Amino acid sequence: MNDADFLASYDPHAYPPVAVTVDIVAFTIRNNALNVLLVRRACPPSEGMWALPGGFVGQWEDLPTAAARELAEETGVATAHRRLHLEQLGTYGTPDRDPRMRVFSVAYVAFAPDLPDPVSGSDAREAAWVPMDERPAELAFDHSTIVADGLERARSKLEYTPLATKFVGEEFTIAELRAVYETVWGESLHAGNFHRKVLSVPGFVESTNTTTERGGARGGPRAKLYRAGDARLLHPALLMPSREETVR
Amino acid sequence: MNDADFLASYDPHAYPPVAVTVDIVAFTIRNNALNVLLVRRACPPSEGMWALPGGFVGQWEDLPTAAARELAEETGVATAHRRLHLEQLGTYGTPDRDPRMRVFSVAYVAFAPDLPDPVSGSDAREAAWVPMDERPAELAFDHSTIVADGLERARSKLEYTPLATKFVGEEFTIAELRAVYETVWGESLHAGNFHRKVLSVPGFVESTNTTTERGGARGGPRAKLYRAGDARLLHPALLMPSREETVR
DNA sequence: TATGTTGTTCTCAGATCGAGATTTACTCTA
DNA sequence: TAGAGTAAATCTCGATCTGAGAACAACATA
Repeated sequence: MNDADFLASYDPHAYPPVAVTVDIVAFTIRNNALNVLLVRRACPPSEGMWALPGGFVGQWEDLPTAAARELAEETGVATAHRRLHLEQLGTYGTPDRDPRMRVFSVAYVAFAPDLPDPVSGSDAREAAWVPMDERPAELAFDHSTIVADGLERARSKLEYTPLATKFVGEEFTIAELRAVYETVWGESLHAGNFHRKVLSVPGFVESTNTTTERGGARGGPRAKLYRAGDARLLHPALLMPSREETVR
Repeated sequence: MNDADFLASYDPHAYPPVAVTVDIVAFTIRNNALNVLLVRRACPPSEGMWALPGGFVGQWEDLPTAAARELAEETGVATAHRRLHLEQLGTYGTPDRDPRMRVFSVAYVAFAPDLPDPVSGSDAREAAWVPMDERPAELAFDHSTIVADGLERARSKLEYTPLATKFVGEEFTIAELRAVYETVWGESLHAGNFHRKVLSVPGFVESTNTTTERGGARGGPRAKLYRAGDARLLHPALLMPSREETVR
């Protein structure tokens, strides 16, 4: 039998129904705190509970496209938002994770600089940026696990990649970059050593030869402005100081 | 409407049919070369082409369970094989990646020490270990991409985790461990520095206070034997020498 | 017994690191 | 407007880590 004959006789409906969704763990930094985007579910199951934004993947839709669309529907951020970083986190498919049917959720993590307040989607769901340490202890489905995995991904990506530049504007100071690391890692860093290290990593940042218009809000000189370089990996890496204890 | 009423009225068959499969990139080391497990497809589509082992996820089956089962069916390796490491690689869901229907494939990578020759599965498919640099240029579906991603995952996991200990036996010499790195990374390492580094990383290996029975095949003293330690991350990491050029 | 191989340890100069101090330029308040 | 406080940027220094090579001892093979 050749492929054409085979496909003509193939009946997809003969198999038990399963569904595939995308869920997005979107991070942004607001008021020096790491925030995650959550929505309040407007329909069963788990109506009224907080959950990750997401939804079913369209029949002709690519996975990254579906993730970008779902995120756009919640935040109003244009799909082609220039500083948005979107990457696949993993797939969650425990048989009983959704009471409706067998649902596989492909989770994505999104990173972006201070995003606008979410607009309630067409389905009138409430959506909000929630500081990570104020997030509800329980989220719908297995979304608490997914958020935890997303945070861990963000933390380690900061170590080995220039991801931090996605959390700041087009031009930024070294101090702004350090604030990103301190916020996501949840620990303060040595300003002098951080400065030296960032500038010593090839391709991490490049100088714009300009400075801020004013000094800091509470004093201090004007800071030099940089933009993201062309490195895709940081070499050498910036390691979380507290990693040593987490090793085992 | 409460959850119970909602679920009673919910019809899963109302949605377009999709399928979820698992595909496994299984690596082992044979004759000082990295080998990947491939099967020749016995039925359409792409009948006769080489592909990754895998198959549909059972209706009540967890994803890791499905991956372990598929691997066991091809290799005869018991699901609970003591030194087998299995982890999720990513999900591939381009709409036209399978001509039959919309198929999402959750890919897993498996690492194990020299596995036995594969047994042809119940569906009489031919299965074989293929050296990575002799693998067919084209595999069925998007499996070439998946294998490439799996290799990259293996390479970077060697840097930051004690994964290499999964490729050797229960007890091993530092030289055997170095051979794993050299094989997967495809470059030779400085024996003395590698030795020093492995022993200096806390929890990577622990001594058994025994040595090999004989010296090496071509001479040399007996080597001390070690077993895997309890570290889950290597700190400091062992970095690929060639990474520096790959940075951008 | 001679030769070559290899596991293990040592050496040493250069790079990197953490912790702290210094200098300088700025904002704010008195 | 002078002084206090703050923060960017640079420097210092000892401890640690790194790569490259050498040394040495224990072994297999011829």
